[in-house]
Amino acid sequence: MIAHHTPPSADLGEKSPTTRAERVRTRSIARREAERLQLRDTVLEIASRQLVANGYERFSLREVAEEAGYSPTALYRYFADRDALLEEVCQGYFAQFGEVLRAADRSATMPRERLLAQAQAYVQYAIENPAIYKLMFLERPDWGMGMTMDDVAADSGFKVLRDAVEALAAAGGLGTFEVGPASLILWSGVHGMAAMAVTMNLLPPAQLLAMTHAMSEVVLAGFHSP
Amino acid sequence: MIAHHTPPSADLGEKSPTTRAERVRTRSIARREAERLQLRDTVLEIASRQLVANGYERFSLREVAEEAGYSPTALYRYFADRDALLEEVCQGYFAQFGEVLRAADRSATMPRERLLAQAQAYVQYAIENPAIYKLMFLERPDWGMGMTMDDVAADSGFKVLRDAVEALAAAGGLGTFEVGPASLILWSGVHGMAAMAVTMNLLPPAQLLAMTHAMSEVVLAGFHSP
DNA sequence: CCGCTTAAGTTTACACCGTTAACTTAAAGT
DNA sequence: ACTTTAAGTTAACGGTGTAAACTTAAGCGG
Repeated sequence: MIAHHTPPSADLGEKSPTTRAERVRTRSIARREAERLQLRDTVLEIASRQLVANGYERFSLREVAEEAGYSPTALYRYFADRDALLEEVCQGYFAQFGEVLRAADRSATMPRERLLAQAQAYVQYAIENPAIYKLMFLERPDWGMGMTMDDVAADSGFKVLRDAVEALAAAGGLGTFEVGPASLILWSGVHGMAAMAVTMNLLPPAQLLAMTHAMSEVVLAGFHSP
Repeated sequence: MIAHHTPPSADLGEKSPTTRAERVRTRSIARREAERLQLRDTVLEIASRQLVANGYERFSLREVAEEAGYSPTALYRYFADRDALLEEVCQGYFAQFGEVLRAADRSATMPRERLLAQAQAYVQYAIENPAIYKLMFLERPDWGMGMTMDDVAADSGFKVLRDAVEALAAAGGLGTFEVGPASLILWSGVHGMAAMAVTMNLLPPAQLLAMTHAMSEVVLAGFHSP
């Protein structure tokens, strides 16, 4: 579902100054490492599914272990604790979410339309992945996005948004507003809509998206005015 | 801390066609009922404090019982389960929150200023009562506010907001917008800011309130435009 | 005053949860 | 062949919410 990192498997190519036993040994540890990583990934996948199905609160390590066919404590060889496992799942989704936003951004050229597309994609992602959005932005916002810095400045999660807002500013669409505050205002509106979408079902998805569009336009319109 | 309802204690006033034994009997049941309600209220108070201190997730029925001096299961005579207890606590805070918003609304006369004051008070309440706001609007939004209806129409929680927006509309401050969508857009922005305040600490309270003000003005400004 | 009923509260028990420590088992290294 | 090390299991601890059985006390009618 999500491509969890499968990083540098030790390069097994050279052969010249080694004996056969040595080659078999290096391959052996490489194979075991691969198995280890593969198991890690299947556990992450199971955890991912159960997280989507049950949500953060009811997510159970024991249940994951059961589905994976291990005793509960076996997972502790691969993850420090329940939250470490979930955090890793979460990071995968954060990457996916970022990609969705970036794709939406690329779907338009005018700064204004880029922002509208981003807002739409943002809320749509929240609607389609409520458990994930809740976990990422409401329950454990300390994971994934570098949210601990006191300014929204060099934030990776907001970079797409900021870039588009900067483009808008360059085109004179911000009035007297700075890029930072303008970005935060936009995000606040979208986040409010997304939070509403994932925690209560006030409106059906279609209307939710329509409201998101209307809100984005209102905010953008409100930027240039004394 | 919060006035939990202490409703109709059986009226104990009439005396004429009763014997002494009967009078003592009715008073006795009244007294026991009062004791019962009083105990209920102290439990609610303890639960309220622990909720504020620990948040929804770590709120423990057993811990409440311990502080109240009862065995865990004793509370089941007064509340159906953990969530019923918390829901009642929550309702008290919902009333308080509504009163705060109403007070803010009364602090100004112009519709525009009424809305700005409400937004400010809203986010400030969230900042000052993070655990409460989280519970009411993020974790258990199904309690307290009649959020299950598909339209924001006759909603008690939003009534203050809607009234002010209607006043603004009457003063011609909404452009072509309807009252419903405009209210939801405003609330979405404020809710987004509040959610950000209670789940992550991106900005210090003062800046958070400043951003709230700026956002409210942007949205209000954005309302009248083609 | 004496049984009977009923409410309040406690004890016990069950099924979960996350996590630690001790143990087993099998494979790798030397 | 012996030793070390990794993987995994079992047992256990303290915690949670909750249901059922039991105890205790008070109210009530005779």
